[in-house]
Amino acid sequence: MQAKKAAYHHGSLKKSLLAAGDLVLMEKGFKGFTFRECARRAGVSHAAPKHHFGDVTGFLSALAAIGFDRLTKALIAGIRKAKDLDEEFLATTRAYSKFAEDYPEHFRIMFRDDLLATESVELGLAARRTLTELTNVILRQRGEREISVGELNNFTKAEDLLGDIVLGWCHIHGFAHLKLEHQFPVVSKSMEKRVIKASSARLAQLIRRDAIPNLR
Amino acid sequence: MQAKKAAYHHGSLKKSLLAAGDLVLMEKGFKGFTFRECARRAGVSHAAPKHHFGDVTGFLSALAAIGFDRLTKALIAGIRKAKDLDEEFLATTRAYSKFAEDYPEHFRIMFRDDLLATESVELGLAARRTLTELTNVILRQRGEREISVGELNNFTKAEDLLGDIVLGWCHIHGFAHLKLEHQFPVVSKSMEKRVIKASSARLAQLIRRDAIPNLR
DNA sequence: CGTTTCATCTTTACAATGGCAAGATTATAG
DNA sequence: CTATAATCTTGCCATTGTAAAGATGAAACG
Repeated sequence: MQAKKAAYHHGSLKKSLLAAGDLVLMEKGFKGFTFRECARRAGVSHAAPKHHFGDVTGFLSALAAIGFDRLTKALIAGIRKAKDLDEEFLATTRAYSKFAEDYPEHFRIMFRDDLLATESVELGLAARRTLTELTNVILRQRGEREISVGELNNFTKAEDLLGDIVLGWCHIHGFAHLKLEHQFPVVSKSMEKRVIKASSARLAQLIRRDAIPNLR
Repeated sequence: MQAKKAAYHHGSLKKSLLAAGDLVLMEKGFKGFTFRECARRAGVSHAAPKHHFGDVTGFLSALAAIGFDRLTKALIAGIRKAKDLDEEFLATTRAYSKFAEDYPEHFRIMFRDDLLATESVELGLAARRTLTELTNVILRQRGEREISVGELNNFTKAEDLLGDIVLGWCHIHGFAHLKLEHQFPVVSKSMEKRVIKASSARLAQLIRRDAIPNLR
């Protein structure tokens, strides 16, 4: 009775609005992103979205959640292609960064605490699913068993694991963010590829080395 | 004749506007940041800023440049207190992250390629000064001589150095960004401190180990 | 089947914004 | 001292987010 009805007055407006917002974000960016523009595309009056999302913050949160889900999928798909642990960490870095390049505006709002409704359980869950995927990347590097979303809370309290997550995630996220916002010195594409490949490999080795001493 | 005059019509408006914008950014955040509000604070009409900054993009770029300069200073101050290479890398991480916490709205616009006038030489220079400082941190870790801003271009073309910069900067920036936007699992302050200290130390060791083999 | 109730959507209204254009003011140059 | 150009103001417009009140139709209930 609350969230997902099939058709009310004008069909499933919530879904239509999300689809519209998704498009506007990709086409016009955050600057051109407007409550009214989204309503227009969905073919409803400018005040219609209020009943479904409250204010812009709520709407952006829903779109950010979509972004996190997309990122999670991209990570899973990227990881699947990897053949060994070294390739997997690199694949994760690449998939994460590629997502940022493919959906720059989503990426930007996903990591904007001030623009989002942090109390949104939907958004919180989506973000946790992404973090779970990243945590599993680290766990596999360490040769430990994977976890599910539900177990995330317990696991991130283990100090040494959290340390590895910080090492891995900061590198992955920092690279994606700095690259997206064009902060790196301009170099050739091939050089950039080699650099990120080497960096990822070195970091993955560092994580594995401390976790499994007899590997080295 | 172009940029820094002492007093024209109503005094040094450009400086006043920058000071106002700086305050607005800190007090009301990016959401409450408004061309008109800044003009109001500077005591001029709403259209006055146009002659000095063109549009909002230009104004934000000037404020972002101020942010980079502040970050550069914070890094230098943090580094000065460090006693050895391990402490220095940790100090850099802490200073960078503290800057993000102290000036969250500046930090956010500084890394928003779409909101800034990327052609602004002022902004470009400020960003390069920051990057030079970070590069020097890496160079000291590697036991090599420091560089000046002018040398940055040549140095970042060395693939192995760029690799270390990516390794170091991504970690530092990723940590600051993810922490600012509250993406990490909530843990105790003391644990967080230990985690970032350990991570920084491990990464610094990695950078030093490959650069100076006889250290290990 | 008829009526009531309520979620959904529209209309109307308002204050605020960025940008533009035309005019006023004053510094600077010649 | 006059002319020119930079600096700033006023007035304007389309657009925005949000609120309030009205319209519409679905669903609940007798």
